[in-house]
Amino acid sequence: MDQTMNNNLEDALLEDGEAFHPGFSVDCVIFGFHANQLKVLLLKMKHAEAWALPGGFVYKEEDVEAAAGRILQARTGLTQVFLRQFHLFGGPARSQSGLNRMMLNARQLPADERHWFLQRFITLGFYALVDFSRVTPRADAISEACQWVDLKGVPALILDHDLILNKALETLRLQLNHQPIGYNLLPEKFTMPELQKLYETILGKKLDRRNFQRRMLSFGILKRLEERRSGGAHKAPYYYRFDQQQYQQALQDGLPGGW
Amino acid sequence: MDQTMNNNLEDALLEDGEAFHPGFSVDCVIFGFHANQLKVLLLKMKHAEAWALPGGFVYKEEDVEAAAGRILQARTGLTQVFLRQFHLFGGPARSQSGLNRMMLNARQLPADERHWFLQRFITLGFYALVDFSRVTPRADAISEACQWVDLKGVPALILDHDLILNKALETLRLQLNHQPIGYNLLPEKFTMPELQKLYETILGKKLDRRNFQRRMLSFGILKRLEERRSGGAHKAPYYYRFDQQQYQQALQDGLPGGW
DNA sequence: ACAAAAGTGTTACGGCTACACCCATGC
DNA sequence: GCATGGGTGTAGCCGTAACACTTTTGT
Repeated sequence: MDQTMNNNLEDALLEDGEAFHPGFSVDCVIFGFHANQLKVLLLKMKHAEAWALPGGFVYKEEDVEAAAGRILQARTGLTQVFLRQFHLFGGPARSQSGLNRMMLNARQLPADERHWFLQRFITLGFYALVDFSRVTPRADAISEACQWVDLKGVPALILDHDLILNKALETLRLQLNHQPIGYNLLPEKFTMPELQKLYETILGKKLDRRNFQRRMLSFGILKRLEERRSGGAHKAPYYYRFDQQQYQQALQDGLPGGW
Repeated sequence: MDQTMNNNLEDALLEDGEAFHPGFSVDCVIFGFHANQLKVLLLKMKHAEAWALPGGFVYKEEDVEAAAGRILQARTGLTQVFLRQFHLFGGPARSQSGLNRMMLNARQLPADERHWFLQRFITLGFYALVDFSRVTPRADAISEACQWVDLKGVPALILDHDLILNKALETLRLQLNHQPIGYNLLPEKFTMPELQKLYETILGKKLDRRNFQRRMLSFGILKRLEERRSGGAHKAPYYYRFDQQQYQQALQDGLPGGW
């Protein structure tokens, strides 16, 4: 899969990008949760100091959502994850000419002004929620590294990727009010304090233990298991698991509140 | 402005569409409110029975939001209105070949399979909220009519425009919980019952008079004027006006509710 | 034993719901 | 004067916020 992408990009750079939908790309903000930190999967660009969101192009006749899924799978190895488009970034200033020209030069390809790769790109932002422990980050052809970065310490990003990232986070925070989220970011089994930490980290504020628990349970999407988690110090918290049936229902109906 | 669009489309059909960002379009769901009905502005296509959402293409170097604004202005004459992108529709099946081929044929233009106008188009959906009374619908070059249609009686639409319309409505309903809306859909001065009717129509359900009023006023974005509206039968309701200052603030902060 | 984490419960406040009553206007 | 629409007020319910106590576990 990764190879496919590599070849296609190399080929495309030469072949005038005929395989792709023109002037259009997809960028993914992939969120993970680990060690009480909300993290994003970033790529370190070759031939540049800047980092970037995982992204790619859309094949002609390929569904846009499918393209995002393909890119996500290429970077994480995961399939079937929570993935939603949230905004299209189409400012005319977001031509990638500077960076992309460098990439062409690095490959000693002709950097004709009218090369498709130097044209203005419109990009659709997706955000994904994944189980950190199941991800094996893999760099793509134009990157020298792919790794998780704590949201608190995001380095300089190319183009408007910082804007995309911020918008994704904002969208995620709003979504918390409408839809249950934790399922996608946590392992199958997790404790209530873990779930709470996740929410606190996303929202950037502390929540009351008991109120949080009561509210969460009131949604009726959690199933408590047998105690366990004996390893930790202090009292052993229960494990919970999302009730798949109820969870899907809640995703559809939304959470209570509002009209 | 309208003429510009006409000419550009005609030119573009001949000139291989070099002026536009390729494979990309914008469609606008323009909502208005009149006679207790929520309405959408639709175009009746020439050479076809189907109706369509107002849409168009994006010039190279033109901001996507600006393009939507330009299209909106061309159809309604309005500028400075509430306009938000809400979803990108990019299924591969949404090639416009059937319809667009017809349009080319009608103009006796060459319908080469690889004509840019016959390629797959990705389209970004916008929804707009406008003051019905200030709109003068104007058809574009490819339409024989442009008019308001009650949401309850929307005719058959081309392509996936019904899907776009539904998604816009769904988005609007969700937005009601986060942001004050009425400002854009009503005249400067309006009565509380009118505002309520608007909400009821959007949501599709009845609301309690007093609770609605109390809640609305609690947002602190309304200013009551002198009584008036003597014309109608029965007791004269007060006029209200949105406090521009507070309204903008509420748009930023969002409405109470949630975490 | 003690500290820290986690389970469970209780109270008070505020917003929302569901009502009732009065006033104004046109027929 | 009666029907209809519109302004204003109030009691109950429920969810949330704020807070205390007990239980477990490792040191």
